[in-house]
Amino acid sequence: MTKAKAGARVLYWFRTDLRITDSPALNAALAIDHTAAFYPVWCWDPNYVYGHRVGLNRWSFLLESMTDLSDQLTKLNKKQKLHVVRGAPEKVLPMMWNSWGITHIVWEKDSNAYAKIRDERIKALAKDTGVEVLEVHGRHLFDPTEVVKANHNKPTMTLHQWQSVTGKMGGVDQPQPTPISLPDPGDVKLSDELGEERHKYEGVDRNAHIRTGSDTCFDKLSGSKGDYAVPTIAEMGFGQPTTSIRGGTTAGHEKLSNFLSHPDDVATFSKPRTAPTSLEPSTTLLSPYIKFGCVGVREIWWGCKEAIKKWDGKGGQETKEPENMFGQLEFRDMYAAAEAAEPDFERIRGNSVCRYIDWGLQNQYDKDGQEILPRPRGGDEDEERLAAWREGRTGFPWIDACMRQLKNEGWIHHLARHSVACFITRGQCYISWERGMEVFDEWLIDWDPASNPGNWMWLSCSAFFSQYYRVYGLVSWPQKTDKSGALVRKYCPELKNFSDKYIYAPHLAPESVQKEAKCIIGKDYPFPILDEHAEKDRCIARLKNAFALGLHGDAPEVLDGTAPDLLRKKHEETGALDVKTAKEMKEEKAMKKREAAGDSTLDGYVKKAKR
DNA sequence: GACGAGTTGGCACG
DNA sequence: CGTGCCAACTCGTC
Repeated sequence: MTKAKAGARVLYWFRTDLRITDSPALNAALAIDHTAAFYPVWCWDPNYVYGHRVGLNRWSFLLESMTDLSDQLTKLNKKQKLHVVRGAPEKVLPMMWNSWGITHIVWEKDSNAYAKIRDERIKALAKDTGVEVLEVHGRHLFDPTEVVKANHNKPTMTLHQWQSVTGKMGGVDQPQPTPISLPDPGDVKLSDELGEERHKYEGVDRNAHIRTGSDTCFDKLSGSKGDYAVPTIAEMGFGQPTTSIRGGTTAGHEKLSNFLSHPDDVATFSKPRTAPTSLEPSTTLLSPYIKFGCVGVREIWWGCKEAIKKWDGKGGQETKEPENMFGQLEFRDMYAAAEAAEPDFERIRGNSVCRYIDWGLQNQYDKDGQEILPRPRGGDEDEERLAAWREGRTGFPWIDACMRQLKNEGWIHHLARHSVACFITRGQCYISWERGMEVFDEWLIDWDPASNPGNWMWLSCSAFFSQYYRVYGLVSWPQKTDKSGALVRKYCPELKNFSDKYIYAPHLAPESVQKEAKCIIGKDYPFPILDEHAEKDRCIARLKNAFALGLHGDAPEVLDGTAPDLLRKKHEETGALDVKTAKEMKEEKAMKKREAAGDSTLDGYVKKAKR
């Protein structure tokens, strides 16, 4: 095929931006002069579909979002749609360039480590072919790579730091105008140069467990009907999703405008004061739409600003950063700018921002630094704890309800994420955040490669946060916002007959009460897998040692594999691994107190003098 | 070097 | 229901 002699032929590559609103990249593509053909394209990569363990709820949200986007494109031009080409981008993009005489390819910039490598490869291929690349930032409030540059090539590690760096970069841009028309696509036939080779994926099918039928999605580059239609979940051989969350830019904009139509809610939004126990989400639930780019961040930012301007001042005090809506978006940006500076952000080893802690079940590496896969089994106790956590059968109703909600809905409240993440890492189980992160990656619809590892490091006190002695109680924490245990009653129905007194700790109920509730602990619902308070104290003692050792993921001792032994020695010296029962510890504490009280003179005087 | 702040802790005490 | 302590982190500011 020959290239068009005159007129631009533009390929717009959708990836992180399933919308037509507030899109700097799409507008840049449409601003190219003398466009003779315009191709909106999605590359449906079998390597991704087979190689990444992703739950049904996220697959379905993505497909719905693609379908909705395609409809939006068709509304702008009846001849247009989202062209879903079934193949890896580095294979099918050059085919499109050649077959369709493409002169320009445009995409929204993605600063994620994996995406950066992929996009550099595409840029090199484009250069070889003579296709001009336009990479336009639009996914965040500020371009993370620019923030990193302005921060002396260092990751942003606190919100204040991010705020002070971006404070010198001008304000947040206004939302982009929505296009009112699209040029026609040209001929869409593809020369099938890849032949039979194109569908082969040599690795392991990581989604085999959710495949209920055969996968016909990749049989033809242009789909089964040859029309580049968005794949159906059945075509991928997958079953039906369980979530009630619907994908798409239309649904996302509905959520946003509903929220913005209550200016008092916008003005007084305070994340820490929203309830993780609420049956109906107590937050905006915009995150899945932000993740897939169904809604633009500038629309949210300026939408909130406008709403607050209209606010009559009633319904409470206006909240400030970081707990207000702007703070939430800023945190997302902070994580993105941290991730953009650290290629090993999703693991411990090599990760300069991540403190080294000798968690159980962390990634294992061979002498050459290659991750050993499949991962060797760890200690039976660790494996069993991880499995129980994942499957929502820890014997702690609050944790189990959250994990079951996560699997079922693909979403749990931010503070519920805190609670379950703290439990599996630094709170009680002392299991690597890498394992927890994987489960979130599989089940959360809104899983984001910067925010999620970032938050896992936060909660595990590996980075961003360090007050490891602040541990979420498994009973006391949910009781703060809901004494009645509504979420437990919904997701752990076997416990629903227990009174409020025992709903978060049914194992404390006398046998007669268990019988009356028709739920025997240890039979109908598991006995707790561990002693909450004893394990908490062991964790704190080990965290203390890890902090004293002061190693990070990029330390030589971590890279050469000697760090775990160094820490184990420290634990042995300090008795950090001793298992003490809660009863013993209570007695010990009481004794200390008696001693302190008996020591009548010095301490008392000092304390009084200080006051 | 001290001090206060940091998106969101638990617990005893009054 | 508010206050202060628990045992103590990092970071920026003074």
